[in-house]
Amino acid sequence: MLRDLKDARRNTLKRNSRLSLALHTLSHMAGNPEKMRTSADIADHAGTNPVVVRRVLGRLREAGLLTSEKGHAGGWQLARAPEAITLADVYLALDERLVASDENADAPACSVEHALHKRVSSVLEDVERSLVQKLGETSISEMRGN
Amino acid sequence: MLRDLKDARRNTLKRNSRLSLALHTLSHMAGNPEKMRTSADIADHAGTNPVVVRRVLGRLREAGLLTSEKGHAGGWQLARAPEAITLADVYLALDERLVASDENADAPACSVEHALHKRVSSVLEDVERSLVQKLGETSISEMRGN
DNA sequence: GATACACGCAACACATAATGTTACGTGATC
DNA sequence: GATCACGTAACATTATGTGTTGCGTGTATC
Repeated sequence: MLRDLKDARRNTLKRNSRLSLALHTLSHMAGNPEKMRTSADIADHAGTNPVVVRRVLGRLREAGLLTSEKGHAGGWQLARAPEAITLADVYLALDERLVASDENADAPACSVEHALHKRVSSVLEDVERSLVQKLGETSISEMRGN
Repeated sequence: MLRDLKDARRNTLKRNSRLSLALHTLSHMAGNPEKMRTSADIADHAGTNPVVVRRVLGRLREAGLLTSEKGHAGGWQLARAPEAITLADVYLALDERLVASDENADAPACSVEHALHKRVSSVLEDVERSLVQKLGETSISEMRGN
């Protein structure tokens, strides 16, 4: 029965999966920052795979949000106080770029098209900045019910 | 040569392709709202396929941003003044939901996990609303250089 | 009314990117 | 040294979007 439930939860691809996983995990960790958590535990809670967890959390570690320890009694911990980790930190660590494109697209040959392209990109960049600013207003500690 | 250039431009998958195509097309149309444009013309400018154009613009028509006419001398036109079409209109018409998930994800069994999930979703919904508001501040007429 | 034009839509192939999974190496602790 | 947990590579699987073709429908032109 528990097996069936787990089967129902896994193998489901979600949009914004990385961001969702990162946010849920960090929020959960914020409730007990001292506790060391293994990728297996986290994967169980998130209904996914330990390797996937390590992939995502690895990016957060590169951004300085998490620390990881190998070996016995190893696992993951917050690198700093949960109040000091904002959603923007998480978003930027994952390098998602939800709104603006990555700007490596081909530049149109026509000059008027080129100007329009630059204008659109500029506006979307502005929106992206606005998004990051909004994300920066909330810390992961505020995601807990406490 | 022109053949090669076109070959280089097509078959390139971009992120946010629909939004990008819609924005560029509408901005371009805003420069000359009276002109009727065919999906073939638009596809040429965008370096894509007429069917793809019709797919994307079809959504914009459903949202009341565009009108399409069949038959000879048919094509696409803005349904209203370009000043009255905001980026939020376009974004919502495409139903992208860049930040918040589609909320059809499975609800966790554990109650504390469930509460956290709801909290995270709530915050992301708030961010999404903020994004739409920001997009609503710019009209497609402002994307033109004029 | 026949023809050409343009959208509407379905069906399929193809490409891309993410996740799921397995396996093996490395470091740390007991 | 045995165990545990991360680090990483490699591959399979899945999801999503795009490219493409074909055919139907409606409309203007001749």
